[in-house]
Amino acid sequence: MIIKIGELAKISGCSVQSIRHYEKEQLLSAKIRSDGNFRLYDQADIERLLFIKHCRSLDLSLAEIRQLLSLNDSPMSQCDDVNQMIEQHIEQVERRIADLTQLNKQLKALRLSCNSKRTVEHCGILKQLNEAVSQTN
Amino acid sequence: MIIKIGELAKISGCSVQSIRHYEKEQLLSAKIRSDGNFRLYDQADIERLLFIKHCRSLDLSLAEIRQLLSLNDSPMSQCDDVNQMIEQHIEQVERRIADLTQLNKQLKALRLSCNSKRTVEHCGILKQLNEAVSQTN
DNA sequence: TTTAAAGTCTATAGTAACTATAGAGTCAAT
DNA sequence: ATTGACTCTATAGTTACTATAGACTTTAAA
Repeated sequence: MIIKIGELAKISGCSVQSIRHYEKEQLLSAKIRSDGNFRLYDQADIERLLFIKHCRSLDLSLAEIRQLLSLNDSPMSQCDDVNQMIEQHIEQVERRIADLTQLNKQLKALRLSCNSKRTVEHCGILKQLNEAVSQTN
Repeated sequence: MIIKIGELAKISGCSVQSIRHYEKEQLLSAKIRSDGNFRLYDQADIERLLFIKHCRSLDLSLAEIRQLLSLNDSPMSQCDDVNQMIEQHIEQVERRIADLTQLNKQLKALRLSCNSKRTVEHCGILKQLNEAVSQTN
């Protein structure tokens, strides 16, 4: 079964442009073109794209995915590299969660400081933001 | 006290380039320039920049900060707008936290699927990623 | 068979919030 | 007068796309 880019987009749930983008980033290439220069894809391409999509849903960067794909393509390499990448990625995600949790606390405290019906002149939120400034200064 | 951009950068902890960037984005402007066209800042500018920095540390976008600054500059406006923005921002942050938490779970499950000393051929991580693909397909 | 619509092509610009660089000018001290 | 540190503007790069323009191809209907 050979399909064009629009069909691949439908099957995979990726946009046409992002498929082209992945090609530019060397993650996926249409090995053949039609007479009119249209990209043509086969089953293996579909699977490769779905792999990419799955990795993206895990927030792996295109660079990381490129690395995984190339490891995947050379079965004799050690998988320590894969492990390490995933480890690092987990750490990164956990750091981000911690940051955002902290942030969330601050935002909620801030929200409590203003009850809506005032003019900005007396807005607790802006007051707090300004006071934090004076402190820092 | 009148200072140049390098001094402002030091005081505020922002980089020189990002101060210029904030100017381009209309958050902060040097109202006067030296004879040689150097930006000159005063105390009010320092405070405004610290306000910006504090908002950035809460992950508010430059557009949001611009809005806050303009509200701050017109004290008679209602502060409902401020409240709403903060509310929305909180929701956004919480959504992001939920997403990342979910993601973290998946990554950890993935990590468990490979114990290091194999070749990629048998790497559980890659296997899982590939299987997920076949399922989706 | 012509034609119109839908799909595809490449190349380029825009998104967010900066960072980094180049090349030129300014300032302060020696 | 000159050196070094600082500043200026303008531009490109970062990430993973999205959106657009202008041209070409394919498919289906008239």
